[in-house]
Amino acid sequence: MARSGNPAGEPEPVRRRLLAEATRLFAERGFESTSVQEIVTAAGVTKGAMYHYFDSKDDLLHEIYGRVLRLQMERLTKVADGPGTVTERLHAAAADVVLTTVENLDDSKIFFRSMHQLAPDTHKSVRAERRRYHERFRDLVSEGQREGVFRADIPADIVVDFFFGSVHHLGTWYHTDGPLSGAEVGAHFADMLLTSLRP
Amino acid sequence: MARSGNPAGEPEPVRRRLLAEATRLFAERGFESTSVQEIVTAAGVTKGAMYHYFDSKDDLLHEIYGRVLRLQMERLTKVADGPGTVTERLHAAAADVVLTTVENLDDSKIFFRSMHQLAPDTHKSVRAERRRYHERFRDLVSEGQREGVFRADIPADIVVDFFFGSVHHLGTWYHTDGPLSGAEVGAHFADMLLTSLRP
Amino acid sequence: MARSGNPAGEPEPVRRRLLAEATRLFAERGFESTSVQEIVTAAGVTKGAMYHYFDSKDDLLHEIYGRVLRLQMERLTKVADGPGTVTERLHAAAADVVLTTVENLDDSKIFFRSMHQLAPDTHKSVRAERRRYHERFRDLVSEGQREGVFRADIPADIVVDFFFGSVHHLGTWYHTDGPLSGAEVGAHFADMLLTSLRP
Amino acid sequence: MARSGNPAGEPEPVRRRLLAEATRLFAERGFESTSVQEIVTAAGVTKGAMYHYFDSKDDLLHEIYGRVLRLQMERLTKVADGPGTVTERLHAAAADVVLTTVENLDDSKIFFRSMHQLAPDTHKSVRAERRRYHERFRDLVSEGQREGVFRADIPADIVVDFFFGSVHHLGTWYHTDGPLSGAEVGAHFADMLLTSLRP
DNA sequence: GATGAATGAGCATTCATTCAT
DNA sequence: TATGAATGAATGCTCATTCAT
Repeated sequence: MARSGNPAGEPEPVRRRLLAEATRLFAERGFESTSVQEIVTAAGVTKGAMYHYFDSKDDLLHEIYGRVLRLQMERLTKVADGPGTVTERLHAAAADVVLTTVENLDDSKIFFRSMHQLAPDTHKSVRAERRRYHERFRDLVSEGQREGVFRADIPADIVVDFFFGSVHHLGTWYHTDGPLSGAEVGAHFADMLLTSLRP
Repeated sequence: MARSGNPAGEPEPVRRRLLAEATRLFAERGFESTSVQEIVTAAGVTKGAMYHYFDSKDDLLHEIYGRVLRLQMERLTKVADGPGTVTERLHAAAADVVLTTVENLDDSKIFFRSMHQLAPDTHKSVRAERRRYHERFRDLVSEGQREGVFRADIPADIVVDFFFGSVHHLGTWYHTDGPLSGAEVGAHFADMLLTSLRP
Repeated sequence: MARSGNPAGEPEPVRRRLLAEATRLFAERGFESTSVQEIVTAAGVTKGAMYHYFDSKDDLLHEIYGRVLRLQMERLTKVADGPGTVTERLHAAAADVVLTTVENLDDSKIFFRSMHQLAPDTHKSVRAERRRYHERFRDLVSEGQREGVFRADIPADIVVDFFFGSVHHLGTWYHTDGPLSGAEVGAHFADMLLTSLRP
Repeated sequence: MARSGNPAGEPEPVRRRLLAEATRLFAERGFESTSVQEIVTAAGVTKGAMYHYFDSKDDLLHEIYGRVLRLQMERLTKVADGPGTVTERLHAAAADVVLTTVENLDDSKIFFRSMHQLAPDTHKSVRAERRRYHERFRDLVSEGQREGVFRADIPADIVVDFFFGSVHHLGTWYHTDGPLSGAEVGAHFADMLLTSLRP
């Protein structure tokens, strides 16, 4: 199931293609409404091949989550641990998560529509990882509150839930061909967040 | 389709029970993962009875949406058309939608997990009704921007999407037995919204 | 079930309308594919009303058959027992059955598509009545063969089955708005029958 | 859809068995009154297996039709394009279609009872193929009429509908254990047809 | 006479998964 | 590695009929 040690560097096109098509289809019609047959047909492979690379349909979803969770945490860590004032870092982190979300809008759609379909254990582990991500973000808010640059009369947790609700819902309204680019929406969202935190 | 002819006032217990159990189950495990059999068993009626009152499983979902959409629009209209400055009215509307959302958290969960499962036409009509609701809310923001009491450098549409993302995601984290009451969360959310709009 | 003694002469519109709509629908989509609900909706009455006038859906079909069987037997008897040579009478009977068939094309369609759906006993009684009809027709053929005006080297039964196959299949190809009137087709069919019997 | 890869020569027993049992059951009780469960039970396979080989119950019926249509067209072409006068060829074709019809009486029964149950598109394609068959037969009649060996005062189309009505109705009265063999009935039918066409 | 809510058995179809090859 | 035939349980839905009112 894990990426097989492919010493030659071959890009495992089958596995990759399966994940890509599954992502597209899950985002388009939802996890439950996408059949394994549709996924393998779209990827141009057979069912047997899919069950060779993945344990189950659930496993496919889990892998998609793993990919996006790793990516987001990596980018947040880079910004949060980087240079700059807490205001600058929170602004950058907020703008960046909006940008990466609209750049991977399918992943985002899947996340909030289908997470509850995972087997309980898998579900729990995904939620735990997401919580760690939110905590890192919350720590930035708390840091600013302690320093007195952000208002402290709103719990940092609420601020995080407030902001990530907005981010997670991008999938329901944002369109690439709409009037605003991802960066522009990111700027507006980060502005609103920072403004709402002004003491 | 609604029927009364029930002079004693005990109105259509079968239909009502079906809607209640369907709401609970859809919120608990999602629309696609809930079978009609589970719904009718939970409601203590037969499948035939369900199909007497509803055209399909889809119709059940549609009715649930209709109920919540009507309720929200009604409450928003009352506040938005009521007395007070635009700041007061927007604050009240924002706090109120949070409160009614947590008071009907199952409806909210269903909305964002399952709406895309509706038949295209039904989906379209539900989205249209939701859009009208958002437009009424946006008009409040625009009104404040025109009056100069809200900053005008952020499109009102973005403000609405920003705020309602937060509201719609309450279902993923809010718990009745958590540290904050619905009214408290509503106050915080409304505060953040209004603060972020300060010129 | 029997036509209720309606002393006032009222035309029992409900019963009549049910039979008319059932005939139309059975011809259009077949007996099995027509639901009782569709029939009663088309007739503008309720299910309860239908079950007041008819014992079952089967009964409806049986009544339709009864009506057409009575009509055909009546017309054949009149011609066969009437004046004229056997050649004239057979020609007239053959032309007439074609004409009445195209004038009641729905009945004919139903007959051959749906008869086998009747309950065994009902089926048997309908077949028996149809056999009596065929026998009366066959007697005309036999009469001509005995008289020497028709060739006798073909069994009269085969002649009857040959001819009525053609008649019964009118429903699959004849259209009121086609190039030939029912009387013209009747003339051609009767001509072919009589010609094929020339000694 | 057909698959072989069966070097031993025992070709696709599952698919074949399903078609055979479906043919028998559709003839016996009609298409609508035969359940998929009855078919697969009779064929000794599971429902899943049936849906592996056929797209739907409709598809099963369509395949049955395809088989008989191909067979009939093939035999007609052989006779019609063969040697002999047009009288000889029409007689041979007429006698032959009667013979193959009684040899595949189940197919014939199904054809006229159940064709209208097909999905509109499938229905249309089956009718089109049957029309081509009738046209080839009609061409023989027209040929004789042009040559002056058949009477020309009856439209060839009517002659074809007249004759095929008789053929198609064999299923409603012919029994293998009756007094006449298929070949004898074929001879009588062909005689009647040719006689009725004598100028 | 007439209603329409309710029944309950039955229907065609789907689908994730397994396994002999 | 990879195939695809086969499974078997589940799904949403239909429908002729009944019956209290």
